[in-house]
Amino acid sequence: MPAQAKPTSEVLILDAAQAVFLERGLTGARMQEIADRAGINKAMLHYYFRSKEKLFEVVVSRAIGGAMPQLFELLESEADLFAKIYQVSSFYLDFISRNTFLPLFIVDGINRNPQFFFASVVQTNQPRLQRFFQQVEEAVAAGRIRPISGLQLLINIVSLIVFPFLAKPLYQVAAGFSEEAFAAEMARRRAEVPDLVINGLQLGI
Amino acid sequence: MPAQAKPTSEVLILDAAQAVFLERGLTGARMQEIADRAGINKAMLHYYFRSKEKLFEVVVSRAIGGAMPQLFELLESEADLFAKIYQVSSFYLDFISRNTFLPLFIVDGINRNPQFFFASVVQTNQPRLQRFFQQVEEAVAAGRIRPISGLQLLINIVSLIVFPFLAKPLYQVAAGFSEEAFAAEMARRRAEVPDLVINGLQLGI
DNA sequence: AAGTTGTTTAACCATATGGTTAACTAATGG
DNA sequence: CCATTAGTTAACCATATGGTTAAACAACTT
Repeated sequence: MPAQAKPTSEVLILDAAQAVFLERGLTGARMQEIADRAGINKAMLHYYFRSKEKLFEVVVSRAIGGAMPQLFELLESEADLFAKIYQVSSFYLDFISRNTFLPLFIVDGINRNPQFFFASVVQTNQPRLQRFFQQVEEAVAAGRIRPISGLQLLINIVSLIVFPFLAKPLYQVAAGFSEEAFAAEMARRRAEVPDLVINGLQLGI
Repeated sequence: MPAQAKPTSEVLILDAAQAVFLERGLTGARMQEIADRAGINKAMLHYYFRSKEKLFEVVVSRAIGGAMPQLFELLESEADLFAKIYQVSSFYLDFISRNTFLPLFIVDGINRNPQFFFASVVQTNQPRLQRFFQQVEEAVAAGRIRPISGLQLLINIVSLIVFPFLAKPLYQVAAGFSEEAFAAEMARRRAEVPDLVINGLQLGI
């Protein structure tokens, strides 16, 4: 393989900024700390990204950018509902496992600046999950699953996947989980979540 | 009833601080804004609470304080496992509905300062959920529910209850929910969550 | 080699911020 | 009624912070 190209200042800054914004939040993050961690003069941050807010926006977009469209695509695919639940859970859990910082990042941002974050997450006229919701309605109407709204179902899935990552420090402090133990527990959830969701969709006992 | 006693400065400060800490986070919150919103001189904040951090600690303890012990009590009670799931879901959802700001508050705090928040949430030698975990193990062993660890089950419940409140702004911005519509949706979850969890505990299809 | 452009740096600046001080007023109680 | 304490205030302080500037440097063009 070719020698790793030295990362550009821009990338150094973005990586450092992402780490610092995660640890401290938007207001808690210090431009100086970002600069230090990137090994770069503070003025460079402004040279490349004008202001703290702009830098933050770029960091957010870069972090979220890739995965959301894929997720929406999965949800709107032609696949069977149950298969879809497995696919989405798997993909989502994988993605977050590779970016454990994202959930806090997003939840915090969403709550402090809903419209901006919404625009970042659900980029330009994303499909409206028409098909997924319709699919749920049909399954209910056909008596294949118990009555539930598509929204509730989606929220259930997302909750079960995302929340544990928000509670990660609790796993560590309260239950004494190491980094690896936590990862293993999350891996276990790759089966647990769709099992629970699908099992929970069966018609009443 | 007696005329509402004028709230003391201390309470005025705590209420204002709670609101501001919620909106801006620990670092984003400004002592001046807290003072203004409490209608009180800034020096008073330090008079009553020495420092920003101390004030924050008191706010957190006050907000979390009451409910956690009750929750633990429910989890460790003698009740049947399924009944317990209903009780916990109901109580927890009620409590959070009355304090919709708490989840973000805690999740954010937990991630930025795990040990302090853990100490606040799980006050002095709280029971270790021995009984609840054992109860789950027994139910699994007896073949009354599918195999699952007590921790996973607990996490499932908490996830389903708490996460939607973290995503509240998304309900509003993305799905156009009003404050009332959101409350109604959460009310619906009081049945949805235990139904899903319990249904999802049944032995495989 | 001299211009030209993009990149990097140290030194600054204006302002915001958490915290302190010293003086003043309202209670309390002996 | 006076003294001691609790409560409250405006003015102040040291520092941190986001952001700017002017000059130096590097790389490329001609």
